[in-house]
Amino acid sequence: MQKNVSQSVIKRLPRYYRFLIDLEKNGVSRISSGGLAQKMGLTASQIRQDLNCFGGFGQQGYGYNVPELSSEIAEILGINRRVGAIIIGAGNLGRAISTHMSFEKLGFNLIGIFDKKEAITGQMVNGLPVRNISGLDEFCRSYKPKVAVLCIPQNQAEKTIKQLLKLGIKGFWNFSHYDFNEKFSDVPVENVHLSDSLMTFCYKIKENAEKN
Amino acid sequence: MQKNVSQSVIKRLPRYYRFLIDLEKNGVSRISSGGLAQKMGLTASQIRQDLNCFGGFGQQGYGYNVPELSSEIAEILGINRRVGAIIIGAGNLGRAISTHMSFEKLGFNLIGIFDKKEAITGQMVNGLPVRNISGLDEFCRSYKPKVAVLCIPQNQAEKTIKQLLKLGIKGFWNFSHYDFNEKFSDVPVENVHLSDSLMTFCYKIKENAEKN
DNA sequence: TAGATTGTTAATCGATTAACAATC
DNA sequence: TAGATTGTTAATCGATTAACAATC
Repeated sequence: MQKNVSQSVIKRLPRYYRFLIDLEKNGVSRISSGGLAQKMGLTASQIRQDLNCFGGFGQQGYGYNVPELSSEIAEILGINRRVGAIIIGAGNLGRAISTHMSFEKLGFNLIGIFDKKEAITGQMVNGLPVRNISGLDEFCRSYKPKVAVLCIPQNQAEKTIKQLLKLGIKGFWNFSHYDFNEKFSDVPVENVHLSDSLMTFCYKIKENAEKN
Repeated sequence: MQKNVSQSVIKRLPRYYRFLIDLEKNGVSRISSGGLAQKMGLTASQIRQDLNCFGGFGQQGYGYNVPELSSEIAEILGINRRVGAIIIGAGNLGRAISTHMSFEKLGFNLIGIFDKKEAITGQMVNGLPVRNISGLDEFCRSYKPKVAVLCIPQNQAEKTIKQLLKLGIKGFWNFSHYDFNEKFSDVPVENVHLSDSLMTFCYKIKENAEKN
């Protein structure tokens, strides 16, 4: 069924999902590749190609059933699960991520938050106590989280990553400036480089200003 | 000088910048495309192609001068400026962005934070008072911010965007789930879709688990 | 049945990689 | 000068778009 799926396709899946859920909420039960293409600013061809990487979800002469398709994509993404996750770093960013994200709706179960600062140990964040990083080993042996969200400074990243890998962590949602590429190129990582995004934004603004 | 620069190239610029600054900090004054390629996990060819979109910064037989190149890229990105920025939404995410990001080092000057909640009006966040959204018009007329960071829920986005456009805002760093594509396709936007990223991460984890 | 729209193959386009002459 | 490495052109690869037969 599943052909070789390119990174480009995978990156588009969450967006498809978002639009389909939105349609579903608005009571739309049926949509054609052309209709969805228009809404999303893509070509109908691309949508059909993308979806056909995973199977024939449509019907000739009819289009796609919205709830069916959205649930297929949820399945493909694997978000109907509850993979155990911990956040490392309970600074501004770590705390915001923990309260702002719907981990449970997106495939994860947030079970712990850690920081090295003694002062904030015990503080409650989104119903979870901030634990001291010194208890990380024991916690992992007991609760076996599978992934970690890195909200720590770059200079602490490498040491922490090594420790987490030893403790059975299988992937990283990386908000730090650390680049896994150099030393851990085979570990599954999804990077969120906010600084890069802000710089790209800066470029876009500048370009647009010069254009007009 | 500047050829048609593709999105792919632009997206890579901040990463080049990051690595070059890092090299600079470590006292490296000179690097070849091959050396940088190895560090970054790219091909030397790609690096030379990318940089040559903007000019010939290297020297045959020598390579690139690190501080010179990093400052060239800073120039290209436009981060040596101070474009006035405001944050809309002082929830967890808005507050984290305001304290966590080095706006001043990345081309911006954060001059205001707004929220519609009366209760938090006046609270200090990173040295700035949270202002009530009711004062947005007056603030913009006085201080003329050029860009806005959207940290508000999707359902308030459209109305707010329209208002901000009228007030002279020229671009959006968008953390909301709102999709500019449908109604504001010509406005400069840099999206940070954290949920999309988390879903992509979910897929990667699943893929990797199945592979092993 | 006729119309609509898919799944899929073929054509096009763009981005990446390879090659090499130019030159420091 | 000889060696190294760029800038740039050509070749390859992959992703997007177009086209159309299959079929609901």
